[in-house]
Amino acid sequence: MISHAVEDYLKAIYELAETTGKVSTSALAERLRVQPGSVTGMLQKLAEGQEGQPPLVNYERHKGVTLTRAGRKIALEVIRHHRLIELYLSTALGYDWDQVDAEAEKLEHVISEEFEDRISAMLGHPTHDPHGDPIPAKDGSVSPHSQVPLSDVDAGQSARVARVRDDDPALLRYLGELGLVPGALLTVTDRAPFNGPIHVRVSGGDDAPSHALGREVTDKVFVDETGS
Amino acid sequence: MISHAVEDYLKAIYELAETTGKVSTSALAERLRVQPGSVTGMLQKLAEGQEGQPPLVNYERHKGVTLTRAGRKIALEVIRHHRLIELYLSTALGYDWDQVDAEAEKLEHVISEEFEDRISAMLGHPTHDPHGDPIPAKDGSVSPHSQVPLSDVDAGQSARVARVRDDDPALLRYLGELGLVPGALLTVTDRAPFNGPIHVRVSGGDDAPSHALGREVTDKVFVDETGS
DNA sequence: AAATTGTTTTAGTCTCGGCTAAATCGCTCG
DNA sequence: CGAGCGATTTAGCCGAGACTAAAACAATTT
Ligand SMILES: [Mn+2]
Ligand SMILES: [Mn+2]
Ligand SMILES: [Mn+2]
Ligand SMILES: [Mn+2]
Repeated sequence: MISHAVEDYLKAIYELAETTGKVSTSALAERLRVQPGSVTGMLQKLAEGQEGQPPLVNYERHKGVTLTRAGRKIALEVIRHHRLIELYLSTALGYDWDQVDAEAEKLEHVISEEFEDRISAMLGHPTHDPHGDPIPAKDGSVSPHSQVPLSDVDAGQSARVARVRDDDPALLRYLGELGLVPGALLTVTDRAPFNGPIHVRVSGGDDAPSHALGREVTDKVFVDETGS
Repeated sequence: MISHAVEDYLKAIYELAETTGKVSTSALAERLRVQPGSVTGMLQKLAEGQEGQPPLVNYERHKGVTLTRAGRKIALEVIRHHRLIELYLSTALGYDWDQVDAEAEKLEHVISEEFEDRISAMLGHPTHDPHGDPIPAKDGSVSPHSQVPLSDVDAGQSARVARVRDDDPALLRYLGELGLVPGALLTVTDRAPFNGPIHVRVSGGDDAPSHALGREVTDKVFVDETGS
């Protein structure tokens, strides 16, 4: 049986690899809020593989860690749980989108296949969570993460919000107020020089107000460009 | 922080006390599927009380265990979670009533106050779970368990099903097929002598078929008598 | 090339909650 | 009353998964 702790390690490795490429001991330690020594210990165990079971990670001292096929399978199952639960909480139970992550973090480890299937069906087998992250399918396929940050959109361009980083509830509340949620249309009306604020008008008519957003915000909003 | 294990011990003590009066080490061991020695160890710890916190049980070697006020409070919170979740799963997600217990057993330990409040509101602040067990209120009040077993109903009497023991999925499925669910009206049409089977007609018209039920079944169905 | 610095690993310890096997307790029955 | 027996407790152990402090390593800077 796979413990909650192991599930969280595998998920963290997957997600760090996806956003940062390399996965270091210290990055894992920080994300899991655990001391580096604890991470090393766990990685050694995961790389060993439980009696009979295949190892869950590839690990060589001082060289970072990657998931094996078996490890990735588990990571994707947990992530599927997490994102389905997030969407369910927000859709079916009326949670705010900045509160779903904490709850999903615990529920993801305990729900049954049955529960997973029922909420997935109830939601119409959705493909994306409330923050725009793709929900892995049961067969392990995942649609690609949207990669273009709002920071890279030129003045005059229009784009559709595809995804926002979901790790900061305060930021999520702010984005929610602005209407910068996945699916929203926006136009970059102006860009101040020297990496200054980016002015963005959110959907609605041309008379909608435009907001000046700092780098810290625009780095965490990802869009699909839709032309000028 | 209170661990899942401790929550399960407190819940088990509460429920055993409710149905059996006395709570012995071996009864706990059996119910929690753990060796007696493990139970003794845990009871000693619970009776100690964590640094600063009050003890959760009263325990004297060889004399059984009871909950303290603090212990009962926690037990009731967990039971409230359990029963709300059971009802939610069956009402909102379409679970069969024989499958809700296993899922609730895990979810009860991880849901937040927020989750509890939302599902309670969504269900209209219900007072009973799908098996007829009372859902403790947030203030810790619990309506009394229905105590009259169907085994004790005389021939000719009518009664309403109030509660069924929820620990055996196979029995639950059988009762479900018969329509012997909380709220159902029944009439005992006949009782065979020498503790023989009890013949029961379930609600509907007088032409509804009557079923012969053995002791094992009638001991696990509790009713409110409604006269002849 | 050596020294410094930051990262990672090792070594040793702790708590939790199980386990088994052996001792002890308390009760009943001859 | 004492033997026997079932229930309970003790004693010693284990694995998970954390922690701290010290050692080792890798990457940089001098
Ligand atoms: Mn988690
Ligand atoms: Mn998310
Ligand atoms: Mn439980
Ligand atoms: Mn129940």
